[in-house]
Amino acid sequence: MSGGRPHAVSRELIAEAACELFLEQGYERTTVAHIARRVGVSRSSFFNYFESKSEVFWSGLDERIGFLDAFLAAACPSSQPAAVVADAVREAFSRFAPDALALALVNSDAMGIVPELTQEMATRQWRIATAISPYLRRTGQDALAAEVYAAAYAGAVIAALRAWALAGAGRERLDDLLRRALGVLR
Amino acid sequence: MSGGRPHAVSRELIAEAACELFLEQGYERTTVAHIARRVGVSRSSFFNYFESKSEVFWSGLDERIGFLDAFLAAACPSSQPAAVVADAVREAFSRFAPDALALALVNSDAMGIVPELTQEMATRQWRIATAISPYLRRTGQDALAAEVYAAAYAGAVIAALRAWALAGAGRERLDDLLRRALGVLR
DNA sequence: GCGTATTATTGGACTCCGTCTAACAATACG
DNA sequence: CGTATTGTTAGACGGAGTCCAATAATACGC
Repeated sequence: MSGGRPHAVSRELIAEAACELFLEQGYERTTVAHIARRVGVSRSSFFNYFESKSEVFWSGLDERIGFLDAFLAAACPSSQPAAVVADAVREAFSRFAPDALALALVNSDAMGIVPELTQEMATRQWRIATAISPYLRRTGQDALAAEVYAAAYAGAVIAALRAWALAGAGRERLDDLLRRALGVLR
Repeated sequence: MSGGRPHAVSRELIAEAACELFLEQGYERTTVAHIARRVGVSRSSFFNYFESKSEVFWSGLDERIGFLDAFLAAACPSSQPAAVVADAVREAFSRFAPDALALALVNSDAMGIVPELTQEMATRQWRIATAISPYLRRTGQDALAAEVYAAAYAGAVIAALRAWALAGAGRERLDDLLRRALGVLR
């Protein structure tokens, strides 16, 4: 079944090299060509592994968001929607491991990526809300209310994530932070 | 005091032409050069009026966000922070007039801008939250709680705005929608 | 060992965005 | 009529992201 030329690199290798360069000379000044050269691969290959330069930071989180989305899409409407959502969120994101994103959040100044980071962070917050809102509506909530609550949950996730990364990304405490952030909404 | 060459066009003229083209052939397929040519001006001039192609949609809303930010930055901490924020939000956004953005929200499919729109919309939601959160912290709220509530308020604004635009952007009802959306948070 | 199907890598050409700069045009004012 | 001011313009430039055809490295059947 399986044949074909083997991979010369991996997403992880590329992400590592990219982060090094971002730290050394900043995000803007680092071109995709730089990253590729550092890993010893062509520019084209970079785009075989990542859709864009910024995606280097986001594949881990995006995976978790995808998980949350699938989970809630399959969940049955409950009379305790808040609890279902909170559990799903904790299930999805407490497994989030320190990666390029955590590094970027801590070193955003050195990398000179504050604007990019907020932009992309905002997009992820939106996606989290978009994963939650349909479930709330299925539990019978008003459309407007569902969107507002979903935004609140998403805000809680992102706030927890940021606090966790900025505190050093010790593995244990993300779940605690998520609990605290979600606890605000009760 | 005043001299110099007069303006050949205006932001409004450019935005109008841009929206026409977006409707005709979609956002992606419309280049900045197209827009400039349609208004009878050079590509360089487009960038004298707008920082980017996408900014065409957002100048109106960004102005309102700037107002909210300034207003809350100057507001005194109150024992009723929720009321202060809600009033500030209504004050800032109920004056929002139908513009390119409303058009884009309604015709997002024809323009083929769903991804761009959500991305940029998310960024604005983030900015609204960023305007609100510092005020909540000044009223003594925990950092995490402030971020969560700010995200909720921002979500309410954006949800109201979308509902308003999608319903046809009749002027009167935006304030109603804002009241309803903000009312969810009490 | 030898062809073959499969999969990855590669270089290069391409479009477009956004930046920059130096030259040029149109106005007000003295 | 000269000068300062402000806007417009063409053009070059670098980087992101797309696309494609050519090529390289593997597994497998023979």
